[in-house]
Amino acid sequence: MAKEKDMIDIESLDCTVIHEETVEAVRGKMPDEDTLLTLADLFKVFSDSTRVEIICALLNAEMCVCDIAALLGMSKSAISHQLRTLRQTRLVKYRREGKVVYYSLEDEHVGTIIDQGLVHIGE
Amino acid sequence: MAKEKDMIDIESLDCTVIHEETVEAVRGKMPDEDTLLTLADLFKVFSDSTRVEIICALLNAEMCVCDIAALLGMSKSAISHQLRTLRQTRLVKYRREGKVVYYSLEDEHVGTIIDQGLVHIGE
DNA sequence: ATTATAGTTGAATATATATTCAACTATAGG
DNA sequence: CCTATAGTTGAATATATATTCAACTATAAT
Repeated sequence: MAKEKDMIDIESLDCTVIHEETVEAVRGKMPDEDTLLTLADLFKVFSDSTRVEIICALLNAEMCVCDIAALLGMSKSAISHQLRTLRQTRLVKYRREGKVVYYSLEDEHVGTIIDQGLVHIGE
Repeated sequence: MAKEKDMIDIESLDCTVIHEETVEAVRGKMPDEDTLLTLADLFKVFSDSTRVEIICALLNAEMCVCDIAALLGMSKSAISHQLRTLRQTRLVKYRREGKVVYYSLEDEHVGTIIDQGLVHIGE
């Protein structure tokens, strides 16, 4: 069974395939649908400046929610919501010590991606 | 004159600074506000699967709008709007040849960032 | 000049999402 | 048990943005 995209009637599109060979050659080299969605979702995590700020902070030290909130000048709630996103995408891990929950980065890939971005914008 | 964030009255926040030394040490190592925003904006470009698909396509060949639209099964208009975003962030360049406009990647950084993402998601 | 095709663009719509707010849980200490 | 503090969470709101639609420009061909 073909994927949905392949089933779209080419006649219904408002365009002609001008270079059919190029299109077919490229189609063969494209990552599959799932990979593309996962990839976009990964970058989506880095697309909010609050989350980037949290990640940059955690690159330097393990921190608790209150400290991150104070550092960024934001509410505990806002920070906690963003930390949940970072938890769900496995970018951070945490440990509880009494009432305090300490967050840190899951691995170094995270730093690599940030660094690559910094290189691109020339910082 | 201090930056806005530093001017927020710490008393007004709903949290205490539990580890003041950590917070101050990390604050000294944070990229500045502008850099963080620019960085988030860069990743925002990669956070949409249509744009990632376009970028992946252009990693393999220079393509015109119609061909990209046919490859992704989307309208010329939708593709053109996304190409504008990619143009504005200097990720793609283009050249016109008669009625046809050919798009290609501006440089290889783009591929590096995609690759880094692929490594992270384990593809 | 007229027609056709490639591409662009602004407005509208639909959807996603960041922050706030209020209520909640978890743990520590008296 | 009662209170205080750290943190979480669901709903509401506000904002951002992806796609569609219709109208437009640019180029080529007759």
